[in-house]
Amino acid sequence: MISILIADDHTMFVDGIESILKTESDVQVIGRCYDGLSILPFIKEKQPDILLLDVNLPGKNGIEVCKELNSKYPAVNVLAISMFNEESYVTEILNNGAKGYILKNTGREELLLAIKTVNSGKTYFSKEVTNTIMKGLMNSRKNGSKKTSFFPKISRREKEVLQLIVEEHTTQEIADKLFISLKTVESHRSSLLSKLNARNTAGLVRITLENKLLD
Amino acid sequence: MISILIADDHTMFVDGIESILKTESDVQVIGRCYDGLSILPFIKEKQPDILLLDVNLPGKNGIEVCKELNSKYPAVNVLAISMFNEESYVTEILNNGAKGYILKNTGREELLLAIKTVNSGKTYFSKEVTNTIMKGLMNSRKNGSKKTSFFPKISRREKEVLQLIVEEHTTQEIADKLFISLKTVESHRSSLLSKLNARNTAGLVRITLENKLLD
DNA sequence: TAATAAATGGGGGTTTTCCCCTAGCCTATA
DNA sequence: TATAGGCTAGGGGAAAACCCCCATTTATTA
Repeated sequence: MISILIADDHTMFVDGIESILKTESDVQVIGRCYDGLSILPFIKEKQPDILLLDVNLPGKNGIEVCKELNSKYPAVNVLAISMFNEESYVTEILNNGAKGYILKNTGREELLLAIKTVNSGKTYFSKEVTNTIMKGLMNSRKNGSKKTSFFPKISRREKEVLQLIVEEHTTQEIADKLFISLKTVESHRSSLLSKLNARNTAGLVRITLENKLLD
Repeated sequence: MISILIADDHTMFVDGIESILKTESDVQVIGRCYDGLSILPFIKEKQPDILLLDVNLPGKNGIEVCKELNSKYPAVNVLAISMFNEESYVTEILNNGAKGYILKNTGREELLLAIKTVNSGKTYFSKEVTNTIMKGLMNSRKNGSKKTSFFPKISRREKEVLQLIVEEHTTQEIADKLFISLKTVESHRSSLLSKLNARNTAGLVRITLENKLLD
């Protein structure tokens, strides 16, 4: 019997998965979490074999949860689930100890297969995810270190500037808001461009939103 | 017996809803669609009592489907489902004939209630959605017509330009790619700024991504 | 403590974006 | 057959963004 904890903020989704798993005699759902914060307390009490973990969770996101879990409860196998087939998500959560990654558009059969595979200690990725990873690897090989798609740390001040850029403020407005000189903001802008590997403001905003770089 | 067609591109989600509904004796799922294009052909053949319709569908989005459905098959009651509690989505799909709107984070009980309510010809909105609409109404009253946040249609050419802007291309590059003059691209940019109510490129990109304006 | 990173800001430049105007041509549709 | 909207494109100018260069001060951390 495989015991499972489901963590996803969409109730309907959780109910759905539970309904699917109910028909399986060798799988049992022992808990549900609707945000990131309640996962660790639950696992402290009951240790499930598998955590079905949504990557985008309110409270504390799936990647952080996975990281903590991996160091404190390595026995729990994490199967990540996400709406998005984004290379950055996949890579990051795998680097933090997830054993598998499937998309929310995979069907019942594949879900069961993924659970059983991960439970046996192996890793499982859906086809689409595998393709994404492969593409990513190929790109990073091509470009050397140009677009390994991980970003250097963005400093506190840079983040503030970035936030205001995304909110459509001009450099002058940002300078006024932060009580610093135009030149300083320009300097932050330019390091943001270089850190995020963007060509212009459009890229800055796109990369920021696509990678949820702001709180 | 209420017959239901589920339209959502996430297989797992569709399976989930189906599992939930399977236990109900007076509800029957008679079909599944995984994109917007296959909905109308299906309905032409078999007319379900209710269409559970995801707002964000590939191929043809929920709003368009709803519009067409409303004129061709008004007997089919549409219950919209969405991840997002976005005022713009809610208002727009309701204006196009949906009878109800629930979020994907609503549970099994509420789903069943929503289905039965909509089937009886009444409308159903989850609490969160109701709140959003009320807030929206209050805001639109406050600001007059400033940010009712609806976007006029973006034309085919504008979409192409927008896509290339988001991909970090400059106006000159876009002109070269589309084999049109710099001035024409500038003219498209400017109508995009005005249509999307953006102040600059940053806003253009943010609004585009936040509202998934591109395929 | 010495090296590193962050935050600040200046000079001086080019490129890009944004804004105002105008205007012809085409197509769908009321 | 008008009227509207979409696509095209020009002139000319102001504002903003982007690109080098550089320097000082202040934290942080190895």
